Amino acid sequence: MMALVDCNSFYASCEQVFRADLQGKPVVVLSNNDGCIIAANKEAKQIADIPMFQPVFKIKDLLKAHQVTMFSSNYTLYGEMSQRVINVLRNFSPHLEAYSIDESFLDLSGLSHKDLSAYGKEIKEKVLKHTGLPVGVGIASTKVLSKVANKLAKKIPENEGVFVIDSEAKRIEALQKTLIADVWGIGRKHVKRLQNIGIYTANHFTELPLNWVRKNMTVVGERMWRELRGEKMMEVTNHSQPRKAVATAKSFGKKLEKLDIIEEACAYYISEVSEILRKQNSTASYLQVFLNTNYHSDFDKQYHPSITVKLEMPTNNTFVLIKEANKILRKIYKPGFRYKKVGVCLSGLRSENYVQTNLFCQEFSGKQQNLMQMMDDMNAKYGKSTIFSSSLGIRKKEWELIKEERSPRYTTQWKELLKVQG
DNA sequence: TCTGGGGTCCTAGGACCC
DNA sequence: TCTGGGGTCCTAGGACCC
Repeated sequence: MMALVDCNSFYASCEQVFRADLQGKPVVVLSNNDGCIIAANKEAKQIADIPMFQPVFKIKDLLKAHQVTMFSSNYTLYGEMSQRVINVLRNFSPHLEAYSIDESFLDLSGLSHKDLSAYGKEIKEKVLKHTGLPVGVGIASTKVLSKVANKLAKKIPENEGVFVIDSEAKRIEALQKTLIADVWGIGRKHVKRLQNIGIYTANHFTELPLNWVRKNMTVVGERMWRELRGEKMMEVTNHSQPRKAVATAKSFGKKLEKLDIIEEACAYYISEVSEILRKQNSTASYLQVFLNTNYHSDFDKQYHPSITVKLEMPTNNTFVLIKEANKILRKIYKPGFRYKKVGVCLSGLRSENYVQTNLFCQEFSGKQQNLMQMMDDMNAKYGKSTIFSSSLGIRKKEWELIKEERSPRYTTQWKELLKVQG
């Protein structure tokens, strides 16, 4: 058996932990640039018409009328709270897979003598006590079934946040209560295809012939199908694998037309992603740079160019990558458009230790390596962007994100600690 | 005026190799 | 009338996830 532990409206809950005054009140968290809603707590969801990804400007009046508290996203805080949850969960199973920022799978094999429902409750209570965050616990024999159990744990109030699928009868009953759209791994397109042939619940889906599933939904669909029927296809994996690609692409705080400002944003993103690469001791073989105008605008001319290049030598050197990115940018940039976003993506990642260099290669000379190391050390010690490439520029960052309602970074900055009045 | 960001896996088809 | 067989690697696009 395994458990899926999932934090309830994670980002919104994180904000509430530090704001006792917001208990029981509606809270939402906004995306970058305060563009749309990406998390809403229970109270906010109860207010009609607050679907996720709704642009905030369209429902500003509604939010105001219901006195919904809005927060810009504060990923530093959420990342650290996530670690705290994981630390608590490790006490319940040594074999844990941190699946996402707010979800973990726990391998419970070897605990068959335990009352798993009681164990689930214990997990829930410990996490709440130690972090202040509410979670739901789903327990079953496969990953997909524990996802189903987790949904039911939260959806049906009598379950009080914990649900166990431990018999064939319970499995069938759970699947009958689960809409096909709510099954993990079955997205919008497949839901439509399935509804077209009269399949509406997870249970219906498991009754389809395997060859239909295989043909229309590839092996991915087949895995879901088998897992829903109780056949284990996916293991709980302990070790976190290194990433295969690192990308960043954020919308500018305002539309930009000039190349030099876009170049500075691009150089900034490159320094971010190459630092991530160095942290996991990887180098990139490919670099992609793309530009976007505003997709949503009927008024603006649209242009979404992109170029991917294979680098002469796999590298994680910020300066080399900025130079290459600028070359691409100058190729794809055309004046006369109002650009909304520049993005970079490093892929073809491989370990630093296996890079095949050539005679003319400078980047892996000790000098360059030491320079990168020094930069990373200083920025870690004295704060982000203490030293940086001059390509980033030193003027005001016109492209910077808008974050008007960001909460303090309570847990990672001395200056922003929670104040308690006695 | 204002609409997010960062990933994974799978498949088909083309290029290329012997 | 007749034109091989068996591979690998790469890329773009689709589908999905949080």
